[in-house]
Amino acid sequence: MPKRNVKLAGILFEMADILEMQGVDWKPRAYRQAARSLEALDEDIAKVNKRGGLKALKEIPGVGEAIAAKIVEYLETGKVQSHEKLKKTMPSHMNMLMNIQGMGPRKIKKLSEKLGITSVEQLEKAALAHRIAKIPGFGEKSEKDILENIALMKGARGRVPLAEAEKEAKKVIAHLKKLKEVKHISTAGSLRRKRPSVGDIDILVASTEPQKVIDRFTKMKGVKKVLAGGGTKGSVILKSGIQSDLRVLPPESWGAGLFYFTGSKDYNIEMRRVAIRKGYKLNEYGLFDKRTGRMVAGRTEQEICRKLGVKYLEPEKRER
DNA sequence: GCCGTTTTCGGCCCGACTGTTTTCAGTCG
Repeated sequence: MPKRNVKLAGILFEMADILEMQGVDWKPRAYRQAARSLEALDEDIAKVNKRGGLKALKEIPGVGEAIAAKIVEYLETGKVQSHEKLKKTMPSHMNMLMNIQGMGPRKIKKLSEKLGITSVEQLEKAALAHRIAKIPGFGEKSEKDILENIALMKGARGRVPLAEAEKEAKKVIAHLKKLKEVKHISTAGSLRRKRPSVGDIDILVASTEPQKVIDRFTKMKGVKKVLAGGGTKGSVILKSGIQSDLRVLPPESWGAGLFYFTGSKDYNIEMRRVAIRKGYKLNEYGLFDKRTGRMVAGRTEQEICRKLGVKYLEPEKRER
């Protein structure tokens, strides 16, 4: 993976983040798509340009007229003007706010407009002074959550090594398995894809009694904080500081759920596109015929792949 | 901003959950 490509991808990702904070629609998605393509490209982007110019650049998925021009600009000057301009619209530490659980581009935008908040410290102060609850769309609970989530971020583990996550996951699975309502149980996400480090522990369960499983999960003794506990999914921070998400599905959707929640995200998007092209709709509950709405696959991952006409890949190989 | 097996315009993956709301916006994965 050429270094130059990674650098350029970084610029595009940053542009996407800033645009998103400014409330711009769709462009961020486009920039991210192009950035991901660049990262996945084996050939040095400078070589691509030398070989075929704009035409060759535009053959990269997600790269069109405008982004191709930015790539050329970067190769010639080492910078992208529109990127420099965007950076000036935002204090450099503002993107730290995105690291707080529950804080997204829209809320950050609103708080920066109404209260001039551009840093975690300012956010914390405003919450303590009860200035947040007065903003429309926020309330008392938002204020409390913000403070809790800032504390959580400060003590956060970040990504943990695979082996440690696997050990923690085993404990959770052993605990949930005791419930007779649990028909199937497995890890999902990056843990199942055996990434060297994982950000959270995803657990998937097939059951006809989801509420019982969720309750058992959020009330485990290894839980430090419950982030969410609804009818089909739960989310907690474990005492070890690792986040764990649980999703419960009906048994007939087991394969579809496993497929969906194992990812990777890019692989999912690709598979959805394949589904759409073939007249299907794919979600975590199954593969459906778009016209009749009937489910055509879902019990196993292999069954879904067969219907989609794609090769079944081991989870480790689903990076893109 | 990108893209095309209903397309060069008008979509863009999609469902769950929460808090703040009286029907929805924002976030997350």
